[in-house]
Amino acid sequence: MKRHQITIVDIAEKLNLSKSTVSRVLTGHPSVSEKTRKAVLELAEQLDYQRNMLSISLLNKKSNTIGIIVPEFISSYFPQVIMGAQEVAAKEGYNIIIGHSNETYETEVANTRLMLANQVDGLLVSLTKETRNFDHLKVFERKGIPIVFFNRVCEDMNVPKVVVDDYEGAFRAVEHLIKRKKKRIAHLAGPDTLPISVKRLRGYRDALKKYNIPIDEELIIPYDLTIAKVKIYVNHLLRLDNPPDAIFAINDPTAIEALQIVKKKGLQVPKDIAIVGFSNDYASGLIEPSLTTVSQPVKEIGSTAAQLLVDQINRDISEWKSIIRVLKTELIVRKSS
Amino acid sequence: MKRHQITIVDIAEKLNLSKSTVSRVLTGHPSVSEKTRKAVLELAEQLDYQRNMLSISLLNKKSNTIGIIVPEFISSYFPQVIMGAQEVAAKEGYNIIIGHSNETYETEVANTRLMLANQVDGLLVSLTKETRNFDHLKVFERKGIPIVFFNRVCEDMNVPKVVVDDYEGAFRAVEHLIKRKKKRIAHLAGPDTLPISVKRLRGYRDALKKYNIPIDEELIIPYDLTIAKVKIYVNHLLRLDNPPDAIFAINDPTAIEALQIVKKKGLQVPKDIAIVGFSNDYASGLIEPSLTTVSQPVKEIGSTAAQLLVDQINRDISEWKSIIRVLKTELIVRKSS
DNA sequence: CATCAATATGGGAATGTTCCCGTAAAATGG
DNA sequence: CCATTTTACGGGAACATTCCCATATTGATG
Repeated sequence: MKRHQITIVDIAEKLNLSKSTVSRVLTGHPSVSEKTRKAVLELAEQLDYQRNMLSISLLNKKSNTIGIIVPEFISSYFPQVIMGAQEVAAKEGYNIIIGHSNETYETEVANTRLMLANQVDGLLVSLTKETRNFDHLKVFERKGIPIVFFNRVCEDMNVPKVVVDDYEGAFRAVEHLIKRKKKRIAHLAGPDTLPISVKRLRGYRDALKKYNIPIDEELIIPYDLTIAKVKIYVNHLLRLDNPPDAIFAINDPTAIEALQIVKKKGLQVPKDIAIVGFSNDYASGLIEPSLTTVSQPVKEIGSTAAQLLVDQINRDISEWKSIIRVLKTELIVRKSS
Repeated sequence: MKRHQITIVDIAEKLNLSKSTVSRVLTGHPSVSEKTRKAVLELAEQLDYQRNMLSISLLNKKSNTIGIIVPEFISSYFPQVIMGAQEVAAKEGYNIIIGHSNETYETEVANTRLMLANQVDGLLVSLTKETRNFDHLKVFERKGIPIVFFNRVCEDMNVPKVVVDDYEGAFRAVEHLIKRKKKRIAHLAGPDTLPISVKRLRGYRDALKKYNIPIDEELIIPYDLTIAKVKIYVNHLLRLDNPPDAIFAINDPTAIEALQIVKKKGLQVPKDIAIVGFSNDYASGLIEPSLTTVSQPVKEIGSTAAQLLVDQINRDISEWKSIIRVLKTELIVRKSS
């Protein structure tokens, strides 16, 4: 069980040197003779020596690891964000460890503890839809470990955030539906714990207001994002005395699900009912009819968040900034509207 | 920059105890008085104390971290595998650090070095399509760190592997096309460096043989999985004097791309040309016409691989097994065939 | 009241590395 | 050829924790 690891001491002993000298060679320190340098490098290669980052991290009080906590892993959204973050992190010399909060508050808390115990140098977080208490994250501030939020942010905390212009994206999407002569536009909204839900809802309302279309509260359905429930809500909408002629959904999975249901009912999309989503998931261009949606620069969200985090790590705590980076969305008009 | 971390020594000093006693409380050792136990736990809570896993890992020569290296992050396949692995790992008390080899050999090698330096207790790997040399992985064996391959395995190495019955899946898919009266079935194959490509190709050949359909080498096109090239190959196939009436694609992204191209040409799917994919990606059920495909238990691949790895970690090196777990695929017949 | 056992606590080594501080030997300068 | 600088290397502390061994205190037992 307890196998021996090759250490600099092993190399030092074999060459009758001190560990200091070996360390100097391996870290590229200049004051060491060419002869010993060669000998050390050769032996290190031959023994498959690999420096032990644990001890280095311990010594430096810096792990070169950043944590990323995401609420789900089902849609392509978060994997792509992670990919963007990974790229920047790798470039800057950081490893990434991933936490999956599974949309539950307790798991999120457990994950933050793990991240702390593993001495991450910084944390990227997208919150659970349940998260209302932020003590587990404020610990990081107290300990001087920077946090950057993305997508699902905590508005109370004064830290960098990366979001997209949800309000404007929603506004444009609804405006587009109005220009397509839709008069009764429903909104399958997200839970009001999430700022993204609130902002997209505001965009929806303001677009209707601008074009003097009465807002019918009956057509606004906030839900908890569990896809299975979409069916209930869509059926409910369709059975109204005055059913909607368009649906603006909080995100693409919701829109796609709604579209499937509507099609199954034998209704024509977009003639009978138009549908617009949000995020431009991979599948939305492939579905029939293809889905009109508001695209987000997903990978860029990850990379800018990671970049902001690394910047923050390199800054003294007294100079921490709390920039909010708002990335642009783009309305992609396809056949569902 | 150098902020102070709360350690057991801090707690010990504040309570006039030794670090040994504090350590005992925190690790749940019995021989400590109720009074001091309470005092320590209270102070620890109050100071946001978190044990430093780096030092514990260093001391135990065990990091409770496993590495996972995947070749790409674009399809939903690997994120889902990771999710499955993550679940098991978390349950067994392991963190996961992710490496992204980006389908290039050099990056894969660099990633394995990082994993070694970070003292992973085990490694999950799915190889790059380029990888032909395995020295960077054999180092792990020499160092006594178990490896488990999944999906893209190295057949020369005597370690556990998790794959699906690629041969049978391909065989069934092609058989299905034959039963649909298709006579000229093309195969968009993967690179022959990958065992999955080879096995699926064998399944394809054997199915044709079984039904006495002549194998036309012109209809077999191995390619390097860069989606952009699918267009070239599909166009080429369609321009043949005797064009195919069906395409069996190595994976779903390829099939989906082929389907789009075929549709754009004005051909009817599946009447003029049927299409079958492999993997049952999220999008394949949504596309129009929906894609017939061979589904893989993706999440299960991740979880069994992780389980095998953890088993291996807990075993003495002399008792390492090299189980090959072959998971079942299932033909999902949809409208594209 | 002496002896012994049990209970609670302290001391110190060990994990692998870096870096500061010494210092011997070699090289340079007059 | 001696003094001084440079070069090359060694010794040891520090990082946070665990665990073994030692020891002081308490209580029980004869």
